[in-house]
Amino acid sequence: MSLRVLLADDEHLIRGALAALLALEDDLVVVAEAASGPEALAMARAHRPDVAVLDLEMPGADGVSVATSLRDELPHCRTMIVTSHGRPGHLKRALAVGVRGFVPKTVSAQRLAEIIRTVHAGNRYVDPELAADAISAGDSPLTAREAEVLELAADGAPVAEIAERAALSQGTVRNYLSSAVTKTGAENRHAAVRLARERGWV
Amino acid sequence: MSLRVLLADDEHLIRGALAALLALEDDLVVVAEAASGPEALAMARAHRPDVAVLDLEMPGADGVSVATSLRDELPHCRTMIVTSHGRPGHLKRALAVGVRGFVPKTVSAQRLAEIIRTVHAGNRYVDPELAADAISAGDSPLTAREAEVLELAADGAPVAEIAERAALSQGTVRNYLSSAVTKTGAENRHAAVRLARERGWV
DNA sequence: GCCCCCTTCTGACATTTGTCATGCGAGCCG
DNA sequence: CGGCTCGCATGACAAATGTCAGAAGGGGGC
Repeated sequence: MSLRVLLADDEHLIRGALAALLALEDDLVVVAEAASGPEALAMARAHRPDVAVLDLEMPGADGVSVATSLRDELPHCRTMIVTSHGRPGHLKRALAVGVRGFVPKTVSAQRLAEIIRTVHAGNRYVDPELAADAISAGDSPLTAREAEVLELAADGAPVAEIAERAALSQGTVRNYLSSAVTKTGAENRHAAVRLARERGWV
Repeated sequence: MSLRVLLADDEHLIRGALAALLALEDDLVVVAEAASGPEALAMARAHRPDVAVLDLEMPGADGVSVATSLRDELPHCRTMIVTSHGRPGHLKRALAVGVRGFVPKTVSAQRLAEIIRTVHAGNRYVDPELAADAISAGDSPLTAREAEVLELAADGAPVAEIAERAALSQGTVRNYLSSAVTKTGAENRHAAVRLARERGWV
């Protein structure tokens, strides 16, 4: 009985190529492919794969959201995330929703096949380098509100706009931003946004 | 005589998969693979491919820099760029240095093979959607200095630091930033940086 | 040669930020 | 229950930023 795999990645080139390579493995069969988050969900419902290999960046819904839905809808289906630019925060979020594998796209197809088997067996696999990053980045020192406000500041909006969107007073927004800037050790909130992004705190 | 291809992409998964798929085409042979910009150059010198397929995002040197060097060193070698997230500016820069193909990773391997042949024949191919984006983004309204200063402002540095790094007075920096903000129609310089990035003006 | 644009500067001003002190209510832990 | 932290707010002040006017020099184009 072979191991049924769902592949979700918006880059057709990669998805197709991956499907071809995984097909070379005797014990793996790609039963469905998807190019977006919602499509991945629909495919999973229809084909009930054993393992879902999800790209982190997809239109519609990202890999972690899809994994969350899958955990609830198809509990027997293991999920794993493949990504180009893995940030520590993504890894944490992924593990928190029950994702069992997290690997960068720099691995080889053989490695990926092995990891799919590992995950299917019920074990977890996290890329060592990404794990090290996540550990060295540490836990977020930001409170929930600080992170929220910082996120709203991400596109360079002025305080007035942030305050409105967060339904807070401007003074409060400035206080949160100030403490976020202090905690990150940044020069101002824009640099703070950058740092928090890099460390996966937002 | 078959068409000799160099593949450069830092994502092993994609590169390997791609090599496998292109190998299925009778007239194509992948003579070299590279995982970084410098490695791509070295491989090109050693193997003298007919077409170099370069990823835009690579460690060391990006696809466009590699293409520039290749144009000078191996004029007979055609270059093309493959990318996940193509911004209009990248496309312009690429065409300016003689790149003959520019495609997103959402195309299929068959399409890619066709495009490789097109490029080898001396024709150009640019993904229609990316081309449309580039046209609608228009030409940059920013002067050279404005763009330079805006770039230095990208990581959220305060004016004092930008002034120092650009060897300009703070007042001058503020003037340039002000005019850049006006021209982009942004609310402040941080949003201006974002807009300029999106449109490929930096 | 003249005009226009770019670069660079100065100075002045209004506005936006960052920072700090302080206050109050809610929830939690011992 | 008392103390603690957290969320949310004000108000005030200093610093950074955005905007404007003006001025001098250097091309480039016509």
